[in-house]
Amino acid sequence: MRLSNLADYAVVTMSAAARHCGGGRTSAAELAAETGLPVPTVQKVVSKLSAAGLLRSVRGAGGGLQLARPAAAITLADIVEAVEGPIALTACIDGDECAVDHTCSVKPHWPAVNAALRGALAGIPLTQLSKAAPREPNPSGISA
Amino acid sequence: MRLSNLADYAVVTMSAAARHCGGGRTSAAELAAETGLPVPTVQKVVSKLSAAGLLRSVRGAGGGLQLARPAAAITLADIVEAVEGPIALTACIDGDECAVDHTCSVKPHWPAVNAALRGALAGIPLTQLSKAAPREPNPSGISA
DNA sequence: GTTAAATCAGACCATTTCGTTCCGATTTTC
DNA sequence: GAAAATCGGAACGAAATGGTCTGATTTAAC
Repeated sequence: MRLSNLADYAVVTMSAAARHCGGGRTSAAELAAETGLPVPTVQKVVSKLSAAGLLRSVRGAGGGLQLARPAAAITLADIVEAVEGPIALTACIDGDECAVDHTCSVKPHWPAVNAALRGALAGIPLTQLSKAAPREPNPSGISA
Repeated sequence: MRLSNLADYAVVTMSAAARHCGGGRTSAAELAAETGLPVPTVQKVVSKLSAAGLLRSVRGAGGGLQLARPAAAITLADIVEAVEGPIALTACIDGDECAVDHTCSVKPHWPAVNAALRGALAGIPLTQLSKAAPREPNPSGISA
């Protein structure tokens, strides 16, 4: 129920990269300096993000990386899926069967839950995360 | 982004226990036989569910356990919270600070995401999971 | 009152996954 | 042509989880 640290770091890294979108290329070392994360960790995150197509990497000296898509077109769901794989609470949905072949009555209900969860994450674009102050003027419905 | 196996087993166990609600007491061994899970695993799950107040255990010979609340009043969120702890995607919300003291711009946005996730799980009561056939007449929007 | 059985509860150990780190391949600039 | 800087992948170590076992407690029966 808690996403991995890598996914968290990926969100932070993408948020930092979004600010450099206008400036052009950025390096992993620079992102590490801005976010305060270890450089190797940022490299690993960048690798996954690049493989997923969210980040475009340019090799060579003076190279760097930049967002492959506009910040508004990248959501939390995209970042999480890039690092964590498909958004599924259980492994039985992801093609892998349960260890026991019991007639799992709850198995058919997971897709709906997964879809609801993914929808919640897909509703937060990257542009929203770049803002310093969040937009939660109506916290009444939020009990967090 | 994927809940632990214990939480999955807890959901299955609670679903099985819900069917025995009318029959009165049930034992962990019986639930294990019905679900196909190992007996010790069910015992561990039952322990956590009892500690959370979702399941009432009766010690001694002829004892057993039964739902502490009506099945309709128990949701997926309750079961997940009983096993996994508070529903929070990041540890920074749960009182623990991030490893780095960077000005995390995404931190203020997690509560809204957590609330949305919890709401999705709270909308699935235990009675719904007991049904053999799920209610997913419109799988078009689900890409799982 | 005593014995016996059945239950849950907690603690221990092995396994897997995740996180971190390091080294190599590739590419551009001077 | 050489050098420098970058990303990409692989290996190691650590932490958390999953599974298992043994023990304490309680009830029922004799």
